Amino acid sequence: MPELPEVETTKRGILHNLQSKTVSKVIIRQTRLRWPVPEHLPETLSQQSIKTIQRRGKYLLFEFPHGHLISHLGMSGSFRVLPADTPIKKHEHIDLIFQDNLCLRYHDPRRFGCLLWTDQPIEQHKLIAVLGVEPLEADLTGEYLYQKSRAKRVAVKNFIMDSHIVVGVGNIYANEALFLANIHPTIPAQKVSLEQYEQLVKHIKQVLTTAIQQGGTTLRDFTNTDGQAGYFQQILHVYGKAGKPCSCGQAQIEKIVIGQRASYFCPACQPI
DNA sequence: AAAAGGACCTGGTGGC
DNA sequence: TGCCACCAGGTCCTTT
Repeated sequence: MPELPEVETTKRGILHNLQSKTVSKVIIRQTRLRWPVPEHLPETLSQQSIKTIQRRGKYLLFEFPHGHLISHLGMSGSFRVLPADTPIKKHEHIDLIFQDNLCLRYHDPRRFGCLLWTDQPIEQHKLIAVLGVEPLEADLTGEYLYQKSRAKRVAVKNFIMDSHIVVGVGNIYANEALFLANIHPTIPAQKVSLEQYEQLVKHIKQVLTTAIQQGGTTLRDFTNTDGQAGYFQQILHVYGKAGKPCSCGQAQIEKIVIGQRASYFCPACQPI
């Protein structure tokens, strides 16, 4: 489920509850996530405390004194902070247990997520070093996307979802931002104009910012909800709305598949 | 070098 | 009710 807003909300929730707390114990019930969970994690993390947590794209980077715990939620991962004696439910694979009877519990039915450890500088890690710009930072501009796309024939939707170009734009928000920028999702990236990329960037930033603000409203419940973020309740214009009338009143939302992902657009608002 | 497709998993839904 | 095909918010890796 997680798109960038949920990852950001998760980061804030964990930090709020666990910053500077010391790990007393780590319990691994399932090592088979996207990559095997390192077996040395209990010894490595024990008696270390969380200095801070950064978000890079959809990765959560827990900084400890001796290195970083790298986590990605994949399609179905979530973290919750719970009392350490809370009974285990299905798919709750990992516990980091802290002082004060607090437990950071990782839940992931599909197991596409990961928990990894590195003691090298985090920006040099294989998964992190290759990432593109942050969507909410100043280095994502229309000009940047325009320059990066000049030799790219892939659909613009795939282009903006490529984490080597820009991180954190998932399927929902790619669809929504393209709609708001009036850009048809299948147009080859190299055919999109500078002006269109400027509009697109404006809407990517806007839609993610709004969603994070909404996700923030669930933050106070971080310890006792099951991680359902508020961002999904926001008003979506096209995502999941195939066959429904567009707000423009001129056409119905269409669904097509691009790069094996469901894509939604309004044929009136987003001309080829 | 770029693009396309496969791979990794489980759970929910809708059709028959 | 049961069975089955299909779909899902991600992204790395291999093949073309």
